[in-house]
Formats: sequence, C-alpha cells, structure tokens
Amino acid sequence: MAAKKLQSIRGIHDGLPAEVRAWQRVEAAARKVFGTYAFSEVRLPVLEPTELFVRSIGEATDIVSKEMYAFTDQGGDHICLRPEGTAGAVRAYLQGGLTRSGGQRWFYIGPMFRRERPQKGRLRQFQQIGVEMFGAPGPLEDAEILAMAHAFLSELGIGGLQLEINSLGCTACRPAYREALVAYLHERADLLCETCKERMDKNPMRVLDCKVASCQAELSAAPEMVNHLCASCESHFAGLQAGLKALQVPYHINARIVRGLDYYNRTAFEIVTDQLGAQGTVLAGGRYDGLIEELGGPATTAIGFAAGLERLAMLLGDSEPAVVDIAVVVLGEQVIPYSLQQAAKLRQHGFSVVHCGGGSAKRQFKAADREGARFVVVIGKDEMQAGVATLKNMATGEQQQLAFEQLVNVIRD
RNA sequence: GUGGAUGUAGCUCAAUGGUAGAGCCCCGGCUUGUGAUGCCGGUGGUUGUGGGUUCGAGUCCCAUCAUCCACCCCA
Repeated sequence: MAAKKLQSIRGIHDGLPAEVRAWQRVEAAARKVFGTYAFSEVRLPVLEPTELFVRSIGEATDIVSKEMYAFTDQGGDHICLRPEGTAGAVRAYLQGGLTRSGGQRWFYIGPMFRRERPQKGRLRQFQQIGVEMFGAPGPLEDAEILAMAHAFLSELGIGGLQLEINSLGCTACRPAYREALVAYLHERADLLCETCKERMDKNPMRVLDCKVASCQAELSAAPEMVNHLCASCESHFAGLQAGLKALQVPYHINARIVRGLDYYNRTAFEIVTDQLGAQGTVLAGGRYDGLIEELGGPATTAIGFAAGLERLAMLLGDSEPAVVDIAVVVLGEQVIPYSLQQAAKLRQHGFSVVHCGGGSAKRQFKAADREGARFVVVIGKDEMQAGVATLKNMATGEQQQLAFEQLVNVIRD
C-alpha cells in the first residue's frame, strides 16, 4: 500500500457494479413509466450559479445557508454544485425560451450535493430522479403527477409505502394561518422543546413535524392549514382528492407535512417507508406556482417531485447478478486465435461472452462458474478441426457437440 | 453542527497488557479436456492514522480520519 491511503470524500460513495445494477433497475422503471405519461428526459448542469439557489430555495433554509458546496472559480464567479434539481430546471426552461411552447413535462436523473452529516440514506453526493411539469394549472395535473409517482414505485415492486398529501395554502391564505399557528404555539411555548422554541418564530410550520413526543402531544389541537384554506385552495385540494380517487391512488391526508424549500404552495406530498430508519422519505414534492415568476419568467403554474435513487435502491433487496450467457473454454495453445474468433461471432449474436483465457480446463471451468455463465462452449483441437464446439449447460451439467449455428439456437432457448 | 457506537487479512469476525488467528474468498495440487460438494497445501495484516502511558499496546489514554445510529435536515 502506498504511503498515504487515498479514499473518497466523506459521504461520497462509489457506485460499484452490484449497486449500479440496482440503480439501473430504478432508472429503467422511471424511464418506462414516465415515458407512458409523455415526459421527456433532460440533462442539466451540475454546476450552477450560486445565486440561482439563493433566490429559489431561500437564503434562510439549511440547504442554502450551510449545506451548499459553493465557491468562487478562477474567474471570480460564484458557482456551486447543485443541491437539488428544480431550480436548475426552471432556469433551463426560461433560458431555453420554452415559455411560449406550451406545457413542458420533464424528468431528469443525476447527482445532487449537500454537505450534511452522512447517515444511512443520506449522502453528500446522492442521486435524484426528478420530475417537473411547467404549465400545470389545476388539481387534475396534481392528481396525474401523483398517479405517475405511484405507478413508478409500483413498477419497482416496493411494498409498504404510504402516500401522504397536504395543502400548504397560497399567499392569500397562508399568512393568516401562520398567525393562528404562531399564536397557538406561543400559548404553550414553555412546553415545547428547545429547537421548537427557536423554530416557533423563524419557521413555525416546521414545528408541526417535530419528532419530540412531548411536542407532538402539545400539537394535537394545533390549527391545521387544511382547515384554513381560502376558497380556491380549498377547491383545488378537493379536486386533487377527487382525481386520486378516480385514479384509485391510495393516500391519506397528513396535515403535518411541510416542505423544506420556500417555493412550494398548495399541494405538498411525500411517499414514505418505515424501512429506512430516520431517512424514510423516498419521494417528495409539490406545487410551486410562484417560482418561475420569482426567477424572472412569466407567471407559470408548476408541480414536481424528486425521488432519492439510493434510497429506492436500498428498498429493492438483492439485485440480480450480472448476466453472462457464455464462457468460452479453450484447450490448447494453437486453438486460441480460433477461439477468440468464435467468441467474437457469438457476441455478434447478442450474447454476453467471456473468454476464459486458456490454461488448464479446471481453471477455466472454475472461472466460468464464478462468472455465473449459463453455458460453457469448449473449443479444443478436435472441435476446431471438425468446425464444432462442445456445449455444456452449467445448470444441468449436460454436454453435447454441436455445430456453431445449432449451438446458437440451443442457447437462445 | 450536536450526541452515541464502532474501526484487526479482500469479506465476516476472534485474540485475560505478553509470539496476531479462524471461516469464507483467492491461488495451486489430489493422473492426460470439465465448475458449483470433498481432501491437502499456499498467498495475504507496520491491528484506520498520528502521538502518549508501559519492560511490553490490537488491548489503556489523547488526537485525527472514516463508517454506522440518533438529533437536525431532507430525497
């Protein structure tokens, strides 16, 4: 070992083959399901101007105030590694001049960066699968987006998930609710935990999802946003639920759901599991009707969500081993060039083929077994001269001599 | 950022302050062209790193790094 051990940065992990296979299962499900809803993939920059997140997520949020990898580059520009995907998507939507091109339905898959204390299901570089819909006026779009999220997770076959929805109200009704909540909290301030006392004025809605049991007890009678919605938010929320019922998407209302990012309004939702410890949110999102205007575009309704790729992959259970169809075992130095040619031909038929590299038959069969090869094609001097190969089925142990054309058909079955 | 637990072979783990081990993996052998079961042998560790205490430290102390768990936050 070298003088100094070189290792990855804290909280930033390598995607080794077994893990990447699990990721690919998640990605494949996303592409398939999102495709059926006519969403298109976009690939957006990892590096963005720091200002973008300050203006969208909000300066006071933890993400912006202490978790961003932000720095000044050699030209003096303030840039950062993106901590989430929505702001960049909006920026691209505006920059791409798409505001007059009708509604946009986008999804993306890629790394995000947040300098948090690492934990299970919480990394400093992690991957999100995100969905954004620009031009999504009504509750119908909310219901369809949620149905799509539900279909995506169903496609993955993950059980034990729960969809929770809430309404955060809008600029018309939220301030009054907020006042009512703050008043309620102040009445019993001395019964709340220390962090909640701090949160009470800074971000009172956050108190609602405090995990301290005594706080939750005090909150049982707290005013809930759902009961303070203005008429239009009220009907929006009702419309969403009607849509979910029509689409048979199971859900329940959780008035405690709050979003950490400033730009959300009305519909907020989370899909949670109890199998991931403290990091149980597997997918979350909501409506953000004000953000596009906030970033300099025309007033545009929008809704989206993001799912944690690693978290989903952890719920998948053991992934399938890599598939190897054929291992080529070659016996005799002089047969090696010929065996290489035959391996190449088998690959042209679309099989995954490993060449065992010669040497003793025992060594090569052992290697074939380790690779999990379904079949072994044995080529020795005799086979070469006769233009055939010995095909062994590794599961059954059966073995037969066949011409290459026949052999291809046997393996296909 | 706060609190707690843990770092010994590639992996999972042993080792009353007194010579660092096992299982699995890997490599080779048990007749000439046959794996996954058996038998035999072999490679592989400055015990995360740096200090300290001690005649002597994997073991005790301090620091540091990393992982895990919880808080916090969030996907």
